[in-house]
Amino acid sequence: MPSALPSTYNPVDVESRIYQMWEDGGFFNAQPDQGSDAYAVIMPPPNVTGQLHLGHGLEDALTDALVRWRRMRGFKALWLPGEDHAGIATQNVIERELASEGLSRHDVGREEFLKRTWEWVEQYRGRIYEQHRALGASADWSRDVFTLDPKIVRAVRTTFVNLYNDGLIYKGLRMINWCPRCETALSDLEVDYVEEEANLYHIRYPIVGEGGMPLPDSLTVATVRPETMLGDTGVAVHPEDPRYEEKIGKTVLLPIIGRELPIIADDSVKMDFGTGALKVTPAHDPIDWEIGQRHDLEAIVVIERDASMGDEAGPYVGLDRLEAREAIIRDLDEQGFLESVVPYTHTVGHCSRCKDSVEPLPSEQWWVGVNQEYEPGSSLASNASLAIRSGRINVVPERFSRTFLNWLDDIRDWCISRQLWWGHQIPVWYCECGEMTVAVQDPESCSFCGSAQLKQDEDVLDTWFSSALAPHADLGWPDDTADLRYFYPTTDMQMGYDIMFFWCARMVMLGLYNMKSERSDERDIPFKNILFHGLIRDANGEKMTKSRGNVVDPLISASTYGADAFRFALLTGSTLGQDMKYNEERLVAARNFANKLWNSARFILMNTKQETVSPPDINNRLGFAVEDRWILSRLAGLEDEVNSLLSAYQLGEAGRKIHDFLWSEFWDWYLEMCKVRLRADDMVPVDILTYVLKRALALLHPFMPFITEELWGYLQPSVSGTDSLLEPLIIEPYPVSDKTWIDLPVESAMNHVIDVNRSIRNIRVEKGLPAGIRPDVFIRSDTFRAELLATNEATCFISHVALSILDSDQELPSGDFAFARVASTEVALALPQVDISAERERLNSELMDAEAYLQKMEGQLSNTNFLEKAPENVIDSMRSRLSDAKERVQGLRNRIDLLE
RNA sequence: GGGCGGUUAGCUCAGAUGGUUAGAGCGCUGCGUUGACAUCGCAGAGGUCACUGGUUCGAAUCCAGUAUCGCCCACCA
Repeated sequence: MPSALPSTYNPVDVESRIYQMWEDGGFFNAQPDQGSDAYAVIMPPPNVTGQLHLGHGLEDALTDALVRWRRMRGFKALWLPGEDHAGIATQNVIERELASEGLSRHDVGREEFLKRTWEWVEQYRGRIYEQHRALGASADWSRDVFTLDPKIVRAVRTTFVNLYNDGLIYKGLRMINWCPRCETALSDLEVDYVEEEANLYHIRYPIVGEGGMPLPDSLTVATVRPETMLGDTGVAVHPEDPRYEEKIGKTVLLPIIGRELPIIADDSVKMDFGTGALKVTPAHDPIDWEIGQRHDLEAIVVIERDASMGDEAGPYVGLDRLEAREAIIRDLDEQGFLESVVPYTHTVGHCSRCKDSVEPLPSEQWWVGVNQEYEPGSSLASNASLAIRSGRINVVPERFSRTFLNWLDDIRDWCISRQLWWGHQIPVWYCECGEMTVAVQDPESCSFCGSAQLKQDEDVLDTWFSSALAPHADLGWPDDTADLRYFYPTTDMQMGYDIMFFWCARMVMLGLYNMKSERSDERDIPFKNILFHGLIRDANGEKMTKSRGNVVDPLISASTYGADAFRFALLTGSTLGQDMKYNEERLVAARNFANKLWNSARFILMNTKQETVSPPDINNRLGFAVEDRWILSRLAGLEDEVNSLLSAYQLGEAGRKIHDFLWSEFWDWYLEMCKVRLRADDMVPVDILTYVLKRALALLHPFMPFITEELWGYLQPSVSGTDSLLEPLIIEPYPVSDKTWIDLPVESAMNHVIDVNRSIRNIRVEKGLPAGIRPDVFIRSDTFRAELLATNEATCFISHVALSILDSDQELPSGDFAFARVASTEVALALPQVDISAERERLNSELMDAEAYLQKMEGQLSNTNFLEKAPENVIDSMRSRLSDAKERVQGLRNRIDLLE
């Protein structure tokens, strides 16, 4: 009912109703169908206790556009959603909640802690659904996966067991990043390095004589962490350092503690840093750990896991590490060991979750040996690298593949155990007999001695270990399911470039490993295309974080401007891979676009009246008006372009193209030109207006699903031959260009008609003619006379003139007229009176412009190199521009001469 | 120390495979309510595409370098 359409589009009225209709229709649900092509994309699972932010909004807009496009193109399009248990992040949330009650997790115990966490999960999971829905995400909710679902647990355990059996997972004592606040080990990726102002302390270590008597000689080391000296077990110098050559092999006395330390030679020591002598603390520094390994030095732990000084810390036991630092410096100074203190800037690792500074500690943890070969010549890392290099996985934008490969080149083993409670508990059971059982199913008894006294490893796995399995695990692996056979490898994967290493790289590594049985068919990759989008920053370009308080809630934006406007603004506001600033003005513009679309549909429906409409028939093409053929030609071109842009993942450009077509061609010109015909009860424009609008709605649907679906519903009943089923737009075939409509001559003719109208309007405004005046206008044209004649009435209507098209042998009238030239067409607009000098000035300025352009064209076309080497079509178009320019210049000169 | 990206109109940004007189939105100037839309219309102003050199008939686009801002990676204590 057209009359029911209000004059302003109100998104809140339609969005939830439309979404409900889609869901009730089961359109999001994709099932394997051998008769159709599969399209699959896995949703990056948001943290279950978080809420969606603008980044998720962008991801939904991006993915939903791709999914809807494919669905409309006839693919069985599966968008598989999920949520991530997000180990540390979630555990921190619950711990904070406990803390507000004055409790720690240890007070409530593991079982109760997990129970409370699950309660949160249930609560927040629902909220996340609602957020996605509000944005219009056409995900298959019936398949929603949580990373702690039993089927994922089985996939995780199976992966762990297989990797273990292949020797790719091992338990080992290594230097790790320890977060004292979160009380867990972290992987290298979870440590953020921040530059900090500190001091470099130069400390004198006396050299010990043969009989243990201190000699006057000494060796000075430099350190920013004097508290670690309590754990020193050596001093290292470069083997070729002339200053220390003779001291290698001697012994120094560790101040305060009095332990004797060997002076060793190691290549890794930089001669030009500090004093060239490095105190070696294997237990508290990664480099020192390696030196210690090479030289068989003892690792003495002096800093405990809670960041306090431990039993080996001598007089400083129990102090916090920073308190200890001050005390030690004071003591060293008093005892004359502190040589100097110089200000120094260095980087310190911080926990990416809680921001506390991490401690390097030796610790026994579980590791994935990413460089370990599991087949001759192939490791997890090398296979991942090969998949990218060979192009089997296509990276968009391409430049990110380099970042990806550089990272894989010197990747180190992945620490996967976390001393947390929330997560996948490691499937390893320890027996009193000292053996361990690694199994998918909880074992009844020890596989070595048969004892039933088993104790499961208390640690859980890094969250990313389970997310890394998403593409195959979500589809049913380790079972050989129909979904897995049909939808794997998934087609597209999408994420912010900030989680390229965390997630993308690990998905590739573990996907290739778990699906290696499919390698012969090249079906082992987790996805064929990986798209990296940029990050959304606030209006000042700052990263949005809770602590800065500049986070924008996508739902507030979407409810203020409409989900469609939100999506359209994000998609067209930037380019894939490029960061963007959040810009409210863009949302307003997109909202206005939606409103304009709404009103154009309202106009068309008002004119449809009770009639039915039929799509234009290509066989009658020559029976259509110039503007009809023009808009149909432009539409066909647009359809072609949009499909090819979408194929190349140029979503923003595709959206902008549709926007520009609608606004500056369909609405500004075609629709306006139709009005005069509609007043004369010509019904042909109704057919074409409806047809173009419908095709445009379909083109736009992946970008603005709600309003297009809503308008589609209004348009359907008026189209003839649709008394059968009214199919919703979501499953309408995506427009594919019928190129026979493309008519380049008519396009250039219409461009000319438009230019003539612009020129007329320009004169009107310049001469200050009131809107109510309809001046006489005379036009003489050789090249486009027929088209100008055909669009005569439209021009009269849209430019408010009384138009006469002269024959080419007729003279333009003289007297009180303003003149203009559009290429070869002359325009004379009658004025009450003409100010000759103003007119001369105006024409002269136009002439100068025309002459400059003419000169440029002449220069180009007199260049023999250009004529020899440029392609034919470029030369042709240049020639036609030259002849237009010549005519224009000549015409303007004539006009100026005629002025008295 | 490596690597990547940005630098285009006052502001925010597009310009995929080099070829119209370089575009959009917002802002600005002037006019305008002719029943789709003032969340609108019309007409304008506004850019030596950061800089220097090169390749090419032709460069915002490709190459080399410079400046500047930003990001990522890296064990200089």
